[in-house]
Amino acid sequence: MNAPEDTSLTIGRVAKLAGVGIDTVRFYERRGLLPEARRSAAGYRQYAAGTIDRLQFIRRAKALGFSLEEIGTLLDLQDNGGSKSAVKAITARKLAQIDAKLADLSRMRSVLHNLHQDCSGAGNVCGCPIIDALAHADDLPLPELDT
Amino acid sequence: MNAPEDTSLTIGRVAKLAGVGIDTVRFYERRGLLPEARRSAAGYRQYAAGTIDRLQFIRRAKALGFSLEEIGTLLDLQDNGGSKSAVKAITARKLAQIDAKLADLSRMRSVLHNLHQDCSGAGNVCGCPIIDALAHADDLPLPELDT
DNA sequence: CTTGACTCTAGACCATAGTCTAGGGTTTAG
DNA sequence: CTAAACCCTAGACTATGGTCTAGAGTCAAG
Repeated sequence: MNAPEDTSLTIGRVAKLAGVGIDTVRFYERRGLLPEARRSAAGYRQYAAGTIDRLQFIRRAKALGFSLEEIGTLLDLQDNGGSKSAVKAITARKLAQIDAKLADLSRMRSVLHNLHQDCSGAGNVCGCPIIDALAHADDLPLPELDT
Repeated sequence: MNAPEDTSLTIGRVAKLAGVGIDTVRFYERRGLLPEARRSAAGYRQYAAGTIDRLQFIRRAKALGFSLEEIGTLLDLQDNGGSKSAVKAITARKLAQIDAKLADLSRMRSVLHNLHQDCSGAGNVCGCPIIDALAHADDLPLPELDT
């Protein structure tokens, strides 16, 4: 569906076709996300067209918030016929992380939004509600110390 | 309101009272968030009680998403009588950044949520909608290449 | 045959916000 | 007086995801 399945691509070509940098391809190989490539007589890496798909898998997974380590796990599950439940569990965990981040950002947003509205923006910093909130925080609780 | 204003605190005390690590205090000093401390004869840093407030200012600002560099700017504005409009501009910029992150995370969340619901979680990875979406993405667009 | 474009390696470097180490000196309680 | 607890410095190290460098070898076009 893509290219003759035995085409041999150089690293520059595969990187360009997948939309990543050459260094990124080598970096992913070191991280185990790509198998070690076949080599030409001169030691040049040779890639099959499928490598482009694999690189795009990684790009899409990154766009969903997965770390490279998590992506490695997902690729393993794909390569070695893991279970759907394992994939689903990773997804559920990521969803929970994202929900936690959303909650945190929403809290920040709401505080900042209020402060921003309260500040006239006129005159010097004395009495600025934003600075005051940071400085005295009768109103801004100190963040928890993570223990 | 806090302690006798000429009390001299050691770094360990000021760190503990502010709820940060000793190394963090020295690190903030290097970064210019704290002025260089007075020193005792033996070279020990000596802090006034106000340093606790300054460290807590930093903690609160961090909790609102400001970077140390931004916090440095805010502290400068506070120290040197900057304008409210400068403070307000920094806040507006941060608000915009947070909104952008929220939008990005919401997009991820919605895609992941749909994929998670579509996946039965039963059987092996063949046909797993999550893996399929990452692998073939008729449905998941590749992220933009940032140019 | 030469030039330019491409590739190879190991290892350094970027940002962020600390955290930890080694190898010393100081202070304080008993 | 001694030992514990504290403090000092410079510099290395953590995690994340690359990105860049130097110095060398290879490939394709003219």
